[in-house]
Amino acid sequence: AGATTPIGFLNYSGQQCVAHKNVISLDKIKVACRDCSLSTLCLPMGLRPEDVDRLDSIVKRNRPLQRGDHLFRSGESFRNLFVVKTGAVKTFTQSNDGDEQVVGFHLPGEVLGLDAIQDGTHGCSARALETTAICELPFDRLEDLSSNIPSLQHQMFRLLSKEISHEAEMMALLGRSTAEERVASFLMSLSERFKRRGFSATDFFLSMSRQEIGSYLGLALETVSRLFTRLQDEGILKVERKHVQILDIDRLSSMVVHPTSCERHHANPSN
Amino acid sequence: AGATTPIGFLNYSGQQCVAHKNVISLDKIKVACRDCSLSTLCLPMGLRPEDVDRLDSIVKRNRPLQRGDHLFRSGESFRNLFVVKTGAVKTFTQSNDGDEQVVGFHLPGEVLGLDAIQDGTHGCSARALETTAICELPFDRLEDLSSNIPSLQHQMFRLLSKEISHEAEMMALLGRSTAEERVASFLMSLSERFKRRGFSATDFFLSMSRQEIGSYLGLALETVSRLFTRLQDEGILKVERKHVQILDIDRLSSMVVHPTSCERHHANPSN
DNA sequence: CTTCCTAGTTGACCTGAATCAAAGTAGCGA
DNA sequence: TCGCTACTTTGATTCAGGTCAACTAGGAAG
Repeated sequence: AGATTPIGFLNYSGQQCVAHKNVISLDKIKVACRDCSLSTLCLPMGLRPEDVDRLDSIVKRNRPLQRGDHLFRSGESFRNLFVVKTGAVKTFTQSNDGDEQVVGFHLPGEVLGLDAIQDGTHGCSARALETTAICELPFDRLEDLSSNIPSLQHQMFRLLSKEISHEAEMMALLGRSTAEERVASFLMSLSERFKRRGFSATDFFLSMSRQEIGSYLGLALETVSRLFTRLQDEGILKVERKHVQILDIDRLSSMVVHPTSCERHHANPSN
Repeated sequence: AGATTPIGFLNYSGQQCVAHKNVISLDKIKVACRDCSLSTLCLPMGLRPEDVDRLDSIVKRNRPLQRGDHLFRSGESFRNLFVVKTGAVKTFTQSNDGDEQVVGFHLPGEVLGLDAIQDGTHGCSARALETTAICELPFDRLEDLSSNIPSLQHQMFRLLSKEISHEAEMMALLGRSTAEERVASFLMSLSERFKRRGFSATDFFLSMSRQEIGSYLGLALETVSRLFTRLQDEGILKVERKHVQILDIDRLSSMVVHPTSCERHHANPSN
């Protein structure tokens, strides 16, 4: 796929009509796992075709969510895992004083709800940041299937483990880094994730607000805004509201603290 | 078990002789899972007795680690999960400029290495904070067993999910909280974990330094020290070096930000 | 017992980012 | 077209916590 069109996130200027278009097209095209462009990112990875079909048979595909719709709420009981097919979702918790804390942003191919397996209850809420299509996987059926398909069980373990690694990295970022490093990390993370999905790594739209970015990174929204401006002044970025262009990705990448740089020699870079 | 003796962590004043005693006793007593006091915290939870025995048959029990010994190093290839049986372990990453970032502290019954399943490589290092006994679980055999024992597979999923929830909570803490909230959370977390293990919830020894606590909480070691002093001045704690006594646990608990307080109604508090 | 060493405490000072405040701007509904 | 609202930017000020430095107290080794 040509990796140059800046459509990673829908720019929700003109959201109304774009959304409408999506409702129609996504309703018609219920892509099976075997034909899904995300199958290399999502659970089917490494499964035999017949096992992918078995997985496919338990997947539910509902109509897309609109911006602001809840996928699930904190406290609800857990039945399904969710995979983002198109669009973007944020997960967040509400603190006792009312304001929300963003815990994650989820792009196509990424799985939500993993934290709820533990006690059968969602510990955070999830809402669509833009028009978003979702695959729903009933967890009990997924467990049954995993017992019967060792490679699926293995994929599940990897998936959960990946989430743990990712969160540990995030903890390290929040524990040690400056505001600049956080914003740089955030942008590099988005860039890499878009790239893997076949979108441009250097030109994309943010579907979340400065507020939400700040909440996720442990910064005030003003700080995020100022950092964007500063990175722009330094010629590293071009930012215009939601539209971000990375002009000097090497310099941006050099701003993020590489954890355990020396030890990554033998790391198997699969997935 | 009487939950009053302050022996949660070994006070490693007099470490030498205590360590020696442990080497001998732990070498003799290779407790099987079915007889292990941790079985309600560890993987066997909820398994049928015959399945516990099957799990037990793959567990390796080596001689205890001494303070400072590595359990594994970042970059090493992943073969086993580890369960702390007695003692305490820290996990940490090394940043490029040499200083280490603590990612977690692990008490008896807690599992290490979950983040390495993902790509078969440890992304962090683990060292014993005191004399520590470990159970080793070859992951490939654990996977085989999980395929054959649905309840073990379920336990594994829960275990991984629990780690994800826990880290998400930690992210929220690091993202939003003040130094005071962080230290209070840390102490409450230790207190609760000791309590579950049958130790005193209000009187224990810290096996980690102020430096390590600070690194874990994203604070300078001086800040940790000052906070301890302040909590002591306020009559909430009594701190003398490694020895901590919680005098007013209600007040301490009220200092931690309860995430999503309103949504926890239906939460199933098992495990 | 003395000496050395490491961990912890405390104080003084400084700074990065939060907070407060105000002004600009895009999108949307009437 | 005109607001209205939500989001963003920018400036001024404040402050929590980091940094630097001095000092103290337990061990451990001799």
